[in-house]
Amino acid sequence: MIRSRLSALLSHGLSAAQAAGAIAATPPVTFSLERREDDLAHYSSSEALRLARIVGAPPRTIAEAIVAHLPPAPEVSRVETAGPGFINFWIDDVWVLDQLREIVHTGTAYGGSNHGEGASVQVEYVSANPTGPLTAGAGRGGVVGDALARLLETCGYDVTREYYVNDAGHQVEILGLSVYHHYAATLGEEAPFPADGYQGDYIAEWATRIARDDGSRWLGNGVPSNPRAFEARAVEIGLAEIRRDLDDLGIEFDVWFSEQAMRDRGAVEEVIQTLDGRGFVAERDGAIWFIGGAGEDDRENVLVRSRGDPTYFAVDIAYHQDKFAARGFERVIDVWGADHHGHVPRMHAAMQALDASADTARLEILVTQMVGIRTDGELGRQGKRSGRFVTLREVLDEVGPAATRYFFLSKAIDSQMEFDLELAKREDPENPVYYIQMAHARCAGIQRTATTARTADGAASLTADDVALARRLLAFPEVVEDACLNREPHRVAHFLLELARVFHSYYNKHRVVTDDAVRTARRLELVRAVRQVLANGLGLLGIAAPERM
RNA sequence: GCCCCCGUAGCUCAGUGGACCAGAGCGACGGCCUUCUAAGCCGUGGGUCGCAGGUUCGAAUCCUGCCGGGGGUGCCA
Repeated sequence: MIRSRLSALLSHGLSAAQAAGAIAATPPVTFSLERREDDLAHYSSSEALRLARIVGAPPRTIAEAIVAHLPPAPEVSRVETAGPGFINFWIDDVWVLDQLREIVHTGTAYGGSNHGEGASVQVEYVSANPTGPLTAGAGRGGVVGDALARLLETCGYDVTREYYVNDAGHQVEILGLSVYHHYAATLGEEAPFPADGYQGDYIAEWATRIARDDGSRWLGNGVPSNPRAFEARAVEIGLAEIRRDLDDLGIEFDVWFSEQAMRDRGAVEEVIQTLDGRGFVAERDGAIWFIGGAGEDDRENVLVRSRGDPTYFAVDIAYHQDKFAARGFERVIDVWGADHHGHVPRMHAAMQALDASADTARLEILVTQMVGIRTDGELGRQGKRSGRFVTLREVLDEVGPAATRYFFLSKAIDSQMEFDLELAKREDPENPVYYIQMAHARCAGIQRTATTARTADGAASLTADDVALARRLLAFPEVVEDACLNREPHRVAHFLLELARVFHSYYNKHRVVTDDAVRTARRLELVRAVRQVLANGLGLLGIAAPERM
């Protein structure tokens, strides 16, 4: 990685300058570098400006002293100080082109690292209630969680992908009664539709399906003959539809975690008892409350209702206790929708109560912002109970998996985004994702043209455009690392768009396959490397890299 | 009321302490197909970075207030 090489160089330079007495001693400094790729520099560090305050010397003087003591390095062709005290680097052309072989050789692993050192991480995402089809918003959480999991794996973490299935509790009861209402009707019986019941058309469809497959065996007196089993039947159908949507989006899970199964194990009672033992529980008004104390959330929240059943909060505490205590994940990342963000502080407070010594950073909760869906020019209110929402399926059918994934992954997760279905339909062929895929297909096309193998030996006259393209490829591992550490997959999407732009431009300006055997060989190596980086990057986003378009 | 997120080009969004960092895509306008895919390339136009203060050598980026949009604030999940 160029960035870390330069950082190390600067550290050496600083030490040497300090040993020579040119700069006052300081605590160890980590030099950050910014990739610029413009007329000013390839890479630049502003660390001397920050050092000025610590050292008590003008930044320019510090920068010059560091530069004067830099050890020689083959990758650096030029280094100079500029402006108020920037240290600017230019990367050596020959060195850059030499790295292409390494990229091609590393292949699909290029861009990865062992940063995670095998640490176990659980990423939990989607986890939508199986009470209806996935909404478009759930799709956002899905692709974000999926891309994060891919990034973490590439960076050397041991990743477990998990979907928490809310197959128990109040909303499942409501679901059961909602479906039963239609089920009974199909069989000529009458059953009340519950207050707050699910209104979507799909409820009737599910009921019809159950009546067709199971006959009248669920008919009871106004309620299902076996409510729990009937609910499970409805959940089964809901989950199957969810799985199909996720499948089409290329999202997979290692674990489908059942809330019901966890409850049946007595995990909820157990965790409440543990909290009680630590003095975080109080009883009032016939209910049992969590008193978080001096945590992030000083509000008190109900764990067990006065009618005796646990709240969603209590169950979720038990679930997270299971992640850490029972299954021993070193780190857990939850991807939640914006409508749950108020739940974040009390979840952290509860985790702290369970294990005060635990590093709170072990639980990261990422909140993806709302996806507003614009239909007929109007921002619609989304709600599963009301049955008024745009489904992920609709979006998938309109724009396809690649464009859907790219759309969600090209924006920072904390930006509220607007999805205009009509616009998405119209702009379909113009979607940037095809631009990136096209770049990959063009690489493949060039390789098809170059049928005979040529040797890459010998000096060839390559242009500054060749080198600039190659240098960009070397930034890929840096982008991957940043995207992973900051939990920002959209950085990869933007890098790919930029790379595709540079490549398309290059493609129009320069021919790869020509009579010049040596140059052709070198450019083919460049193209192979470009193709590899595009493929690896698209892979991280879960988007196909087609050979032809 | 209180809490969280957002406010950057006509639209959708990057950039969140650095010096051409005021950007990309789409849309608009004008060019380019006998050579590796025109799903492409080249060029033009377009923004007081919501507003007002403050901190800093330096602010779209940090702080405060205000305005606007969204979400949360339940013994729902």
